[in-house]
Amino acid sequence: MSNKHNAREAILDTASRLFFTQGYHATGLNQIIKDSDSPKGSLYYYFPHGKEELVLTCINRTSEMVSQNLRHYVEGEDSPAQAVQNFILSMAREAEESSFEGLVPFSFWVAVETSCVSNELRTACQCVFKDWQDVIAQRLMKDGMQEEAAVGKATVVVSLFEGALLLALTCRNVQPLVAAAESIPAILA
Amino acid sequence: MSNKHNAREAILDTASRLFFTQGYHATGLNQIIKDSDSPKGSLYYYFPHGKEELVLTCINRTSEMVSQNLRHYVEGEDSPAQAVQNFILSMAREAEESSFEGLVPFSFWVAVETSCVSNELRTACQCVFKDWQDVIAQRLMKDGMQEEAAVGKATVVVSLFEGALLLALTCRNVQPLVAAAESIPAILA
DNA sequence: TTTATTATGTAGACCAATTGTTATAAAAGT
DNA sequence: ACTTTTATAACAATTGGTCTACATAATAAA
Repeated sequence: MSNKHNAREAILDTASRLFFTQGYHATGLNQIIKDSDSPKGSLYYYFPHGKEELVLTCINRTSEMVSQNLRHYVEGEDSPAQAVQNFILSMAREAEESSFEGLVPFSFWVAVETSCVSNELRTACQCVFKDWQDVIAQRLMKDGMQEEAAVGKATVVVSLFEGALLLALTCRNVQPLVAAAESIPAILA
Repeated sequence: MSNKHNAREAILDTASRLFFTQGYHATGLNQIIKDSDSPKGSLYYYFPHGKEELVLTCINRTSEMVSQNLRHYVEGEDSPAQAVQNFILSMAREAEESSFEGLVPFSFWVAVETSCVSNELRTACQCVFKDWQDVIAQRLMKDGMQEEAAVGKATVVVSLFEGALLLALTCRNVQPLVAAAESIPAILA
């Protein structure tokens, strides 16, 4: 699992990175196989349905990473507001360190792009957002918030986070993320 | 100006619609010229630098529309919170009426996509967000808010709005927009 | 007023390059 | 021997872009 090339994993890693930074249509299969040093034969061996199956796998794989990471913050000792703030600020830190090229896999603007490709992809992207919201909503409810309010606030948090990422990536500046983090307490109050 | 075909305007209208719903790379020039009933010769006559010049024109054109529409709401009689709420809810209404295909030109996720294409495009997209924020920040300052706070809150509002659009488009559901509107008073307080 | 001349657009065939995809055969690993 | 994986070559389709021929309209010269 270490020194062997392991084409499948290499392809998935590279494809995820490229899809989530450049976009679905902007990323060609040729670039993926070249960047991952994997042969094209392997790509269609592991993903017989081609590009769409590949991006679907990337999305699902990413979805789990996202849930896990978010849970790490939200299910800790801190208050919900503190936890979400820390999560967003850790993204801002990561963004700066990687010169706005490593926000993968949290900038999910590619969801809208792939939603136009097929219904299967749209459903998968919906689930990602849903999982994300659930983690936050569950925590809010555990703190005594009514379900309806918790779901609403969780949606707002996810929307704000995604939007702030959108602006941060476009402007190459963490300010939107910092401002978003600062406004979290007011939102969750 | 009415019965004559006016290829330039037809191309811009169609291109804007397609770029902002499908994305930059997903929209081919052939589709644009077919949907707008304009010949390819005209496209390169009016936009000699091709696709990039075309999308740049679409973005700038849209930028002005956005500023104008937002100003209409924000510079009215209502309180800032009321104004922004009305603006977002009007988007939600428009989204439902058009079955989530007419959110153009407010869903600006295409900004991240085009930002990868060239620095010129990234700068243009930055300006769009900047204008948008300025309209809100100016209004907040007129109501007595400190500049620093006003700019921060304006950024949050724009981020939240863009993120809510992202979720709404992906889930084909206005709930994120409604939830965003509801949280505006708490954010601007 | 008629005739030339020059812009202004239109129309679409055509191009090289690249897209995603398939087929087939050679290896490698067990 | 047999499955798994790799390595290419070729595929049709489409991409953004170029090119030339053509029509129309405006202006100038006769």
